[in-house]
Amino acid sequence: MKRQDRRSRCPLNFSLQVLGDTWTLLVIRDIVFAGKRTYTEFLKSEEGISTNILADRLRRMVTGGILRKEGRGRTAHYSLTPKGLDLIPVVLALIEWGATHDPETAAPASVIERIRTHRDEVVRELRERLEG
Amino acid sequence: MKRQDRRSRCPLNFSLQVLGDTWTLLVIRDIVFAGKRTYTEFLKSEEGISTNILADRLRRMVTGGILRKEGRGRTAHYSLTPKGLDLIPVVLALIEWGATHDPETAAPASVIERIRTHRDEVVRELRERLEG
DNA sequence: GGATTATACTTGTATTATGCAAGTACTCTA
DNA sequence: TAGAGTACTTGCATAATACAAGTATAATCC
Repeated sequence: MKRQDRRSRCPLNFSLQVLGDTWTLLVIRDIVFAGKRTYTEFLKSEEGISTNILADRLRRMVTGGILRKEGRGRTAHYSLTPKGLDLIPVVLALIEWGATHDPETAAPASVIERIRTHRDEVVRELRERLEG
Repeated sequence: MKRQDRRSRCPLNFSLQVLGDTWTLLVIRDIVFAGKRTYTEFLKSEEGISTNILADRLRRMVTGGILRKEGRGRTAHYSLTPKGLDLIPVVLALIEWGATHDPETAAPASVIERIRTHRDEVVRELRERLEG
C-alpha cells in the first residue's frame, strides 16, 4: 500500500493512516512530556529512531498540520499546532493501556493512577503548559 | 528494526510496538462496533486488508493476549480478552481525533459528540455488550 | 568576514514488511 | 465421503525501515 492513498472515511482509519506507525507518537510524547523541540533532542530518545526516519516523520507531521517548524538549519525547532495538541488524549490513552498491560513498565503507578482518575485535568494541564 | 525487540520500557513505546501499525486497531474496531468475529468478516472491511497481513495480525493479537481464538478451520472465531477490551478507550480517542480533524469524515457528528461528552458511559456500554 | 563547529538533515544499501495473486487445508453439510 | 465454504499459506514484486556515511546550513570564534 502506498501510505498516502485514503482507504476509507472511517475516522479511525484516518487517524491510523496519519499516526499508525511506531515513531510518530513518540515524537509527540517527547514534546509533551520532555519539552523537546529540536531534531537532535528527538534523535537522542531512548528508542533510537534513525535519522532518515525522524526527518521523514517530522516532514509528514509538518505537512499534516500536527507540527509547526520555526527557523531553519541550526535554528530549527518544532512545536505542536492545535491539531497536534488534540493528540494529548490519544497519547494518554495509549500510555494508560501500556502501563496497565506491560508487566515491566517503567511508568510510575502514581502517574498512571492520576491519568486514570483525573484524565481531563491532566489533559488541561499539559495543554496549558504547551500553549502558554 | 525487528518488530519483536523491545526498544524501551516507556508505556507508550510498549503500546506502539503492539498497536503501532495501520491494521491492528481496525480489527478491534470491527469487533467492537460491527460485531465481527471471523476471518472472512474482517477481510470484507472497506479498507481491504490483505489475507496474509490479516492472518499475521490475528496471530499476533492472539499471541499478545488481545484476542482469543475459539474453534478451528471453518468454526474459528475471535473475541476480545480483557486486555483487548481495555483498548476501547484507545479506539475512542483515535476516533474522536480523526473525526475532528478529517474534513471528509464519515463519522456522524452526533456519535462523536456523545463520545466527547459521555465518554465513560460509551466505554461502559460497549464493554457490557461485548462481555455479556 | 572567513574558518570552525554544531546541528539538521540527505543519500546509499541491506534488510524487513506489505500488497497482490494464487494455491492449499480444514471442517461442516448432505 | 464428496463437495463446498471458510481459513488460511506461499511466492513474488514493491515499499518501508535500519544503519552508516556524507552534505548543507547557521551560529561562533578569531
